[in-house]
Amino acid sequence: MEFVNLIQELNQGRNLAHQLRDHLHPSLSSSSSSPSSNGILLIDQILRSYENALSVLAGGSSGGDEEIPPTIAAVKHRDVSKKRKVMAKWSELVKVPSVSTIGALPDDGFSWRKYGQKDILGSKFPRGYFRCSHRFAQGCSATKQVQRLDNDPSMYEITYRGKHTCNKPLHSNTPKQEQTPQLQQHPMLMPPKQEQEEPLQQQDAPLYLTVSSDNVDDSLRRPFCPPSPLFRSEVEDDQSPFRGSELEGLEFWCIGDGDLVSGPSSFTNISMGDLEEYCSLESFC
DNA sequence: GTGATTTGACCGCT
DNA sequence: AGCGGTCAAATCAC
Repeated sequence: MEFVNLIQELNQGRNLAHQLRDHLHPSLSSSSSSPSSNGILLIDQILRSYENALSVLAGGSSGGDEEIPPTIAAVKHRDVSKKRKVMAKWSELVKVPSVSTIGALPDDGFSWRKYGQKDILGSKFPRGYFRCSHRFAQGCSATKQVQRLDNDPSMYEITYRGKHTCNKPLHSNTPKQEQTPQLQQHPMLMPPKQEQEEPLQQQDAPLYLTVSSDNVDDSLRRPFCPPSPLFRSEVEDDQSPFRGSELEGLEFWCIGDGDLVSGPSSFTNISMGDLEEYCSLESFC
């Protein structure tokens, strides 16, 4: 049963989070709140979310329902609902490498046309809606949504839906103006007024992506997934403590119920070996 | 002139 | 009823 598997996955995730915390700070108790233990606090939040999720799935209305993140309940509801199948969907996180490129996003190889923009409740930045430029010419139904992140304006969540059926993907040597002009200086991608003066991340960090999927087969996956599978969650929730939280420089991202998530290709405080030891693809996916 | 973007309105889902 | 997603007319850029 899927339900049993879900509980097993959550239990495994909880156990792995425990292991990760012990690995980072073996002597640190969960009640400690030293300024340097931010990562531990985040792990504690992760653990709390696992506990909440498990309590929900166990059918427990016993105490603490009000603490359950709403979207976890939503996910549960989604699982049992007779909701129609949605289009294949998966997400990426794109980090803008430097200040000079704020407002521009890397070419993803396809030509997109913007067809809408919406202010999203709870988000400082509007969400842009794009569809394949060849939608009408070739009936390509691929769309994507671009959402700038509240907690890290240098990053964007790009959600892709549908598979490209067009045969005209653009190549990287195509002039950018022809590729995604809407992303060059799109107002949505610029800092909001109140943040114009804020220093943005200066490092020319390698662009890194987080990929997750929903009803997506391997043929839909992007070809440039970084080789560092890290983490995954069933939760799709802006309020989730997982989302965008940092663990000693590592960003955890949980979008959709995908089974492939990638993280930064390099870390300063945690080696990939350490992470993969605890967060192997097989463990989380 | 053509194609892309903007933006208010509309629609469907929860 | 509120929200997210899409439509389409107006506007803009080349």
